[in-house]
Amino acid sequence: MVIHMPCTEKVKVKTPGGRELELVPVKVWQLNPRGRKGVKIGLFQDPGTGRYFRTRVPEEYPLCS
DNA sequence: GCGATCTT
DNA sequence: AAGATCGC
Repeated sequence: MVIHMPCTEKVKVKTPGGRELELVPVKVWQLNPRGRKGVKIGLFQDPGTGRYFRTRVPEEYPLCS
């Protein structure tokens, strides 16, 4: 059973176009190689272009979708 | 290169 | 199927 916590909190992100925006991620997951720490990755949509992009989110940001 | 995930 | 994400 999979519980999806909705993504609500905004994140300060750098868009591919180089703009600093506060966006709510579409989804956040953990990306961890075995035995290592890894990072949290967020999937975002650039409101200007409509294109999706991924970027690191802070460790304290909750997993969500 | 590894890791998950989704868009392209 | 590849690319892109970050840090180790």
